[in-house]
Amino acid sequence: MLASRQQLLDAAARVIAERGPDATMEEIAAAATVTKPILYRTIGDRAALVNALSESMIDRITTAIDDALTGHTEPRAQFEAAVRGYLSAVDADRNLFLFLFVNTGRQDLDELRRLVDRSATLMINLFSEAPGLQEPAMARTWAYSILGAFQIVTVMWLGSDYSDRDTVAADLTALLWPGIEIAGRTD
Amino acid sequence: MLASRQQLLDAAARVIAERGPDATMEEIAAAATVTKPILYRTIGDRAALVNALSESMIDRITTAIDDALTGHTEPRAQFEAAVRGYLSAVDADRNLFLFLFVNTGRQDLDELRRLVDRSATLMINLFSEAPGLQEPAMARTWAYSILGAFQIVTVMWLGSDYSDRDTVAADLTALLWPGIEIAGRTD
DNA sequence: CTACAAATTTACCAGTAGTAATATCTCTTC
DNA sequence: GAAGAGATATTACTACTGGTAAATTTGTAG
Repeated sequence: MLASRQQLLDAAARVIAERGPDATMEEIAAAATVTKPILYRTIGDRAALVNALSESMIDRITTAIDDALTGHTEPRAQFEAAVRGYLSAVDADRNLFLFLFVNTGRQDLDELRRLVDRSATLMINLFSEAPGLQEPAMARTWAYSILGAFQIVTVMWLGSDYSDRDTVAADLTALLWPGIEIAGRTD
Repeated sequence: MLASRQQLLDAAARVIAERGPDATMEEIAAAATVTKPILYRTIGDRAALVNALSESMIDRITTAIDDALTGHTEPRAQFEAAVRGYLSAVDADRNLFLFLFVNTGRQDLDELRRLVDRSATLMINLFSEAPGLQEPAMARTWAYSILGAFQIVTVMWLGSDYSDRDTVAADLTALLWPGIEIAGRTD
């Protein structure tokens, strides 16, 4: 088979979307009509697969957030729209999100920390304008916090839909925005 | 061997503390000088072990938070002290915390959600006095957020000690407290 | 002492990540 | 067109772990 890297990743995303977040490497290879050693040679091990799929998920989330930001001017509305954008992006690929969640937890902790740090760096860039966030350590803690909050809320929300998406976004904003807003003041 | 339930749990905690968060069921059984079937008969499967160990960890954290709360009167200082208490409790059992973190991620999602909901319920009770939190859905989202934030921050902090404990507590408070404080206003 | 019941250990199964060894195909060279 | 070298794919395997069935020991009653 052809088996370009991108085709394998597409097949992986497809089988995860269809069969759920418990897909095995064998199933993913089969979905691409390819055998396991080819998958391993082309993509790498499971951690590498998770990394690659995370990348595309992060891209989609980033795009969704950017779109949300451009639609509003008032900062708090921007933030809330960004949260909605995040939830929409995740909602569009529920199983992929859950696959990444489950599997980052499965691999060893250092790999997980690298992944978190990659996302955290993106977020730190996002709010690098806030004067109160010039302490790098504080920016890190805030980025980790927001990532963790989003992650767990999303997992629980996907599990039971206990609240509609806009409400979840509003509630997250109500918790997080005041702290961020204070840090952004120029005084 | 004697193999009371509590002895098995103690042995598990011991071997996890010593050997790290990657302990297998076999190792845990061996540490209690017991064979696997006995471990399974007495404790249950891995999920049950995680539940049991979580319970004791949650107890210790709750105690640490309560202690912290009684030492302060001003609400924000209470909150920050509670965060410090949480971090202290986790820090005292780093490997156990990481074991629980890794293994809740490993088991199936519904089990994880039950565990999160147990902790969330505790937290919802904690801030049930806030007038702005009478919306149950909002309280849930906030509890999930705070749990997620604490969890990821702690994992990252244990990994690299990028900031000292009091600073992490202060930074978490700076992010989360303003939102909570606003919800607590009686107006 | 014998037969039976309860508890324990050994030995095993199932599933999955990852890889070594084997087979196949293709392309070059005579 | 045939033969062989090198690349490429497939099969078959190992290692490890969670979990359990079957075998074995130990204790107890008649």
